Amino acid sequence: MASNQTIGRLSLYRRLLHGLQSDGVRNVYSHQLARLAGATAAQVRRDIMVVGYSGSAAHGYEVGALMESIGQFLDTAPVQRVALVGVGNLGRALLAHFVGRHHRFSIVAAFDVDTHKTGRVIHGCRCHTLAELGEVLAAQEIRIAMLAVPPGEAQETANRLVDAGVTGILNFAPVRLWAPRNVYVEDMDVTMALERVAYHAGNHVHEKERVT
Amino acid sequence: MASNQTIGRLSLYRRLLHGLQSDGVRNVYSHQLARLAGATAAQVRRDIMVVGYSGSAAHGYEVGALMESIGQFLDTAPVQRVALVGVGNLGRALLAHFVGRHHRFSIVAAFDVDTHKTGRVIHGCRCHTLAELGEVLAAQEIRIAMLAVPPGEAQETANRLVDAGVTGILNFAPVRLWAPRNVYVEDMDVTMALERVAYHAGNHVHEKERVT
DNA sequence: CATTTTCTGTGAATGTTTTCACAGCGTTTG
DNA sequence: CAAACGCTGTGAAAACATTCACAGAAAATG
Repeated sequence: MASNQTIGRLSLYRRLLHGLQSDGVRNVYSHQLARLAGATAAQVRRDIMVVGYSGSAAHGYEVGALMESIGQFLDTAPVQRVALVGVGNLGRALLAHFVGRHHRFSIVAAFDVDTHKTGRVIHGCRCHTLAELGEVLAAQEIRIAMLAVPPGEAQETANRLVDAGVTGILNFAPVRLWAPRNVYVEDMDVTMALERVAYHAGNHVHEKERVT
Repeated sequence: MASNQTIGRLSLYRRLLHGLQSDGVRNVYSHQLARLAGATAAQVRRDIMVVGYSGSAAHGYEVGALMESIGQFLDTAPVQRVALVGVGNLGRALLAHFVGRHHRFSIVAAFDVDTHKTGRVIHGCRCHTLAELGEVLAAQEIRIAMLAVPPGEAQETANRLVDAGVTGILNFAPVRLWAPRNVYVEDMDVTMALERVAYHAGNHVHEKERVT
């Protein structure tokens, strides 16, 4: 019923709403949200339809209530515990990025093969050996992992994550992973993104970029 | 003519083909490429259609020639010079990631506001002040930038990049950027990606994940 | 209190992307 | 050499996503 892109936008709306709330805004119209999200008003309304929330024609959407509804629809816990595998350059950047800054996601365990790293606490997060993976993930009931290992080890590591009960993987390795049906894999491939940027940056015409 | 996602997949194919070539593979069928790319054979054939290359029914696609054709279609220079703005945790990770590893993209200039960083060479890349942005970008004919600054400064920095002649931005800040029509912006938003993963990782049914 | 305005929610239209399904053709096989 | 096979290229269908356009309703206006 809810498309993948709708999911993405809903979480974006939630973040924007959070910001609005901090600014003391209590109500918001679809076109305002649309402007913030880089979408159209119609799309915002459609997206909000799927979560089942209704605004009022007079005052638009109530910020707090809408946030609540979206949260309920996405039905993820208020705080998600996430594991990080691979504490290289990227892994450390991710750790630093998520420490403190994020209320929704918390990296609660890190893993690496490098024995210089294992056993230590990096950016406030304990780094374990891969052997402890199953144990730690089970103990902390972690179901989401970020995978930031070298390409060659990505598939093998993903398998171990799946065995350890992970059902969602955010994969940073520039490799396509195989995983069973019930495990969701999303790729964040910087190179692929750069390729797209490079393509569009070359003198092609863009009909439908950001609104003027 | 070519959709955004086709562009993405084409660059993925090219990368995969590069790997195959290194392994001494000379010919490849659409279903093999599909398996590697996590797509369907029909999709691979459609994508290849748009670049104008034709394989043979008997031996599939010629690896080298197909790579060549895709490259010609994407019509980007063999090596792309890229600027990095924001040398924080993420920025340094990106620098480290692209140093040496990538043949296609090369970060040739970095920029930051922190005077502890400016003037120094980090991961083999000179770090300039933002004031030098226009000058350096013009001198090196850089048209692509990665934006890894804090959310609050993202829009302002993007504006300066646009003024400096950049036509493609890969934005890592969790903020929607406004840019003129002729500038392409692609967002890499880790939080949004994580939200999607979290949603799907929760007990929802996936009809169409990776093939078994 | 009638009119105008401005918003939501949504059916229908439109646009885009993926998949199906098969003709056509070299290659292999009997 | 004829039949069978397995592949590509592609028109057509299906699936999916976005936008249009308008009814209905609450507030503002005169």
